[in-house]
Amino acid sequence: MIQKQYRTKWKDSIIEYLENHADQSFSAADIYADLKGQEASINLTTVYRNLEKLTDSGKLMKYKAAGEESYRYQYIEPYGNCQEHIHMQCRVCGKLFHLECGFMKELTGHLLEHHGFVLEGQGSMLSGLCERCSGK
Amino acid sequence: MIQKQYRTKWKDSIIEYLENHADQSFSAADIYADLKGQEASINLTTVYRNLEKLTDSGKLMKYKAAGEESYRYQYIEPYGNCQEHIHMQCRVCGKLFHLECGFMKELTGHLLEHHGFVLEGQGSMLSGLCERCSGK
DNA sequence: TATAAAATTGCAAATGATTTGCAAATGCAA
DNA sequence: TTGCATTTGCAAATCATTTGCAATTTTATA
Repeated sequence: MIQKQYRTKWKDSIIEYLENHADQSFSAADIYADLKGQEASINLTTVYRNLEKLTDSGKLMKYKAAGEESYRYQYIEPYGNCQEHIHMQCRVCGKLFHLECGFMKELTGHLLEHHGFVLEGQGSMLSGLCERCSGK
Repeated sequence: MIQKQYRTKWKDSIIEYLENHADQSFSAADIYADLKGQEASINLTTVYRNLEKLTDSGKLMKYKAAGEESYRYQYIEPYGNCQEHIHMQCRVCGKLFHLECGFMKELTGHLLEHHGFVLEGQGSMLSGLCERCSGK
């Protein structure tokens, strides 16, 4: 069942962080590092618990990048349903991209017809270099 | 530097396991469970250390599946360079498939031209249902 | 405004997979 | 057979994440 939400100082801080990093990906440790500087310091457990709720409510995408041992999160406000497209992640900057274009149909079609594979957006992640990072 | 390799009982057992499961994926715990039944029982640490060496030597692919917290391994003997193609993994049985076909070129081409994204095989993993598991 | 129920927090301890240190055992070339 | 390098076993360490529980805070409502 969906739980009532109380508004708290830390929840506000975290949401503010998300909005300021809407186009980046981050880990629980990143948020913690950013928010613990404040007078009263945030607790890592609190960060995890809030990220979990935000993920459950669909505001965040939580994923594990290739080769990393900790989870990364990214704000998905502008995107509809992350189950219906796959994602690409930059190996260098960690940024997440949503493959929301007509090519998705070609991709799912090819995989199904030639490989009998039913592609699912959830958990599908391509790795590589984004335009910015490959340009350097 | 490359290290000399000594042949041992457990190394042989593990390689035998790989060959008997060449078309499946498995975790360190799977191997451990299978081999600890023997008279003298294998040690989990030994499993990990051998899998690491096999991965380094290119005989195994090591990857973390979407939503799982432990690594999976799969024998890659029959395939050339796993850096040059992406992989698909069945969410149900964990089996790994190599997307080694002409479509790879279309995929990399599309991502580069329309998204400025340089796809890398290493770390790219699509998730979904394989023919066998979706058929059921 | 006071109150009680429900949600949130902090802290320490638990998890679980994987890794590491170190001494003992084993493999192998000479 | 000897000596040295590699492997192994075991216990302890890691590391990110989760959990238990008591204390604190929020919010609806009396």
